[in-house]
Amino acid sequence: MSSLRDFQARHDLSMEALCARILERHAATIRVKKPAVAIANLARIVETTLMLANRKGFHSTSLRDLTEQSGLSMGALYAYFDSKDTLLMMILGQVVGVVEEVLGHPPDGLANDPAARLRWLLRTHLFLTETMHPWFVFAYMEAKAFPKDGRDLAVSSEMMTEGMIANALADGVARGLCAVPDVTMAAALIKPMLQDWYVKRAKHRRRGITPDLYAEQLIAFVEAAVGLRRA
Amino acid sequence: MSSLRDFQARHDLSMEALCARILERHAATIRVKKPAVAIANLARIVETTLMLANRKGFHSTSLRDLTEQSGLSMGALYAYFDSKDTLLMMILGQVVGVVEEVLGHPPDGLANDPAARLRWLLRTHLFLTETMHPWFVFAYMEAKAFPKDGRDLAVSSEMMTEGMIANALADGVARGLCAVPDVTMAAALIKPMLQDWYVKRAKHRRRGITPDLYAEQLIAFVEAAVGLRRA
DNA sequence: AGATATAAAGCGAGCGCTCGCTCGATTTTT
DNA sequence: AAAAATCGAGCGAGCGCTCGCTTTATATCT
Repeated sequence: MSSLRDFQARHDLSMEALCARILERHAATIRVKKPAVAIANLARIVETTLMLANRKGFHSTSLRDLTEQSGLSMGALYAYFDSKDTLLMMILGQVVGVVEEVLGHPPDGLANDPAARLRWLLRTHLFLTETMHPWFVFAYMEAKAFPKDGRDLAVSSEMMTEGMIANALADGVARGLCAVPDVTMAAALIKPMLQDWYVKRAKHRRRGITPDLYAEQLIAFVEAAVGLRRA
Repeated sequence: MSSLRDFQARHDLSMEALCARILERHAATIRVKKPAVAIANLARIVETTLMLANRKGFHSTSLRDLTEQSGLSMGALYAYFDSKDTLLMMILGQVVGVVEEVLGHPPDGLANDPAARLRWLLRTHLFLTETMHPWFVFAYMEAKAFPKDGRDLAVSSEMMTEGMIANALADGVARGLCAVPDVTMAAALIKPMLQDWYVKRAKHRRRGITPDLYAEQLIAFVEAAVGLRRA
């Protein structure tokens, strides 16, 4: 069974790789021409933003805090975004994009094995949020407070992953592998347990729970709940 | 089995009753002498604060917004709290207090019936958060961003309810009613499903899920997960 | 019962300050 | 020397909060 290390070896989710994607997406806004410079500074900006916002909230983080901690000046920051909200949307958009990319393409072998697909979904979601922890905490905590676009994006992303879980369950029911009275409801109950890993990670860490351990226990819990035999 | 209506008949959680308790707790700070006046205005202040803060965040809600929507002047507001943070702590403290009061005293008959006690805990938690929905959303969304006291209070309150769930599970295991590999972990998985009811209530409502329905489905899900036979 | 005195409650302009953001000057790279 | 990138003082708006003043409610005295 795949571990966190395997997952991280398969996907390049380094700050540089993620910021290269942000640069592509927002080329129209970013005024800096040389990609190498732009990516390096975006990395500094995003890293600092995530750190400060996760400590005291994005709204409470001022651009002066950001200049001090990142080492860039006010004017330099505004060569990368045209408003504070745009900075938020850059990060949020990247999170949503990665979720779609990583969770949207399960391995081919799982198409006819809903139980394995469910396990893969849960495990991959946990490993992804573990690897990009500050990004997901940011998206979860800030998405609601900001522009309508952002909220809609976050909601539709959540509905997508929830839908994939519901599909795996429905597939399992259709094949007689498990009995779930309402797959939509079951998926809606499973989602917050996935989110709890990154929202309350400090608590789980304090108890000595690693990502692999959490994955194993969550999968066992869910399989028992939906009446799937253990694999 | 007890319904939401039964729950609301047993506990007076009206805005007036809750604000009377806030007045008691903060008598030292509140400069208004006549309880009737103080309670009525506190109710206006708290109601408005919850509405605005849940719409756009507490930090983004200015005291000018609050004066406009509540009909009270700047000076009048400051007769009820001495800083914006104190206003936050008033609401947060009341939420924590009610949780302790309502969940901390299960009916006597349940002491020797862990399965029934677990059901009672889940159901009561859902009904409580349903009845005081804006209060709980506020506490959940804002607690992290504000003074250390507030965060500690919220964390310890969460640990308390989680502990009560874990106790019921441990009791069930000891009596051979169910098999749970790690009761702390199981309780940690159950808690976010409880919270999801109020954090994502709009989504559940859109799907036609009532509090009673959610309670029933959640209880079934949890009982299957921990291997408890249905009652 | 009406007039007066005192206390309680409410008012809102204005204070000092920080915010997001701009832009002409300056430095660095090509 | 031209182009690209960075700098940071300064702008107006909006923030939490104060305080001298007015209005309303209650107690006291003819």
